[in-house]
Amino acid sequence: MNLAMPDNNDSDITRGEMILSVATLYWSLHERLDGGCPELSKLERMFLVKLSKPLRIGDMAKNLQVLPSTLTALADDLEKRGFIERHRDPDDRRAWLLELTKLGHKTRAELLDRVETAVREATGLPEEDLKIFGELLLRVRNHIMAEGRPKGLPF
Amino acid sequence: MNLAMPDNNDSDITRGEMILSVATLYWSLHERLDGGCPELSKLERMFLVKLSKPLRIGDMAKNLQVLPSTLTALADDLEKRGFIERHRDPDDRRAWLLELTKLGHKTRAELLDRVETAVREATGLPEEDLKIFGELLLRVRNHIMAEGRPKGLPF
DNA sequence: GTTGAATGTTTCATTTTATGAATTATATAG
DNA sequence: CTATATAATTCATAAAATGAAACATTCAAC
Repeated sequence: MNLAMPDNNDSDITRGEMILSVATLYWSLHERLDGGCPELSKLERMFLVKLSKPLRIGDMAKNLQVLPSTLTALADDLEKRGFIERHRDPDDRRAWLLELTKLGHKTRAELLDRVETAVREATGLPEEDLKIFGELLLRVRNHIMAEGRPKGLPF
Repeated sequence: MNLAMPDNNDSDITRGEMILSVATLYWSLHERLDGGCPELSKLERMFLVKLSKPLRIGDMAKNLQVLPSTLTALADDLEKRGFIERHRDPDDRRAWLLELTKLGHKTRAELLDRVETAVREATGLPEEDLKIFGELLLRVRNHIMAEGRPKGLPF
């Protein structure tokens, strides 16, 4: 990958290329998932993927980088449709634990199947490169979550 | 990276990890950019990053994976604020070429500075890994754009 | 034990963002 | 020349998120 380009315009492209690629992949993945489970919104998909074990609304909000109030509405919807249940957190009566129902487990499993396929198809990377890519992404995400929020957000 | 995990729950996490990481990075980048140029929406940022040279609305829509009508409103806004101009494409009088104004060039340059910083800070990857990551992302994006839309979209 | 501050979630008004059908003008194919 | 396709726009509508205020619970300090 040769970055020593004489044309200023091209170096501009290079500089913006990564964020464009991240965005493109993000959109593309969701677009593919839209075809398989259109009844779930983007955030609902991320929610279900993340909910591998019971989680508080506040913690889920941190992971999905939205306000808790956003998740209140989302959880209401998923609860109404039978995918999740709310239980009071025994450690703190202010908090709720969101847990998958049996139907939620089933739906999540199907979603993960679709996610895996979408990732393979969207990236088009062979196994070895996909593995490296996945490792880098995981490091990135751990870095982001460990670092916390960069700016004045309410949590 | 050992994928041979005995616990089904852990393998589920691994399966969803990549899309979660992509989403987290996507959100995180925009959150950082929100701090630096709050007057630009997510899509407007991507628009400006992509507009390294004059581009048709339809082509831009393909790149940003939105409908042309979405970009009509966005271009109206940016034009009104003096960042871009519309010129009829000499090769096809149905089409418009969106071009940066002088102010637009300046704003884009500043944005690219912020983008580069955001990428470095959000990923936390050292230069060498960042380079590999960038290469992989570029391959992914080329694959996505070359493949076209996976499903029945209007273009 | 008490008080004040902090925290977790919800409510609901408001804002933001994108979709999508219909339309008009232009281009293309036969 | 005619029929079909295409590029962009309009505007009503839908979807999605924010954010301030409120309430209950928890925590910290005295």
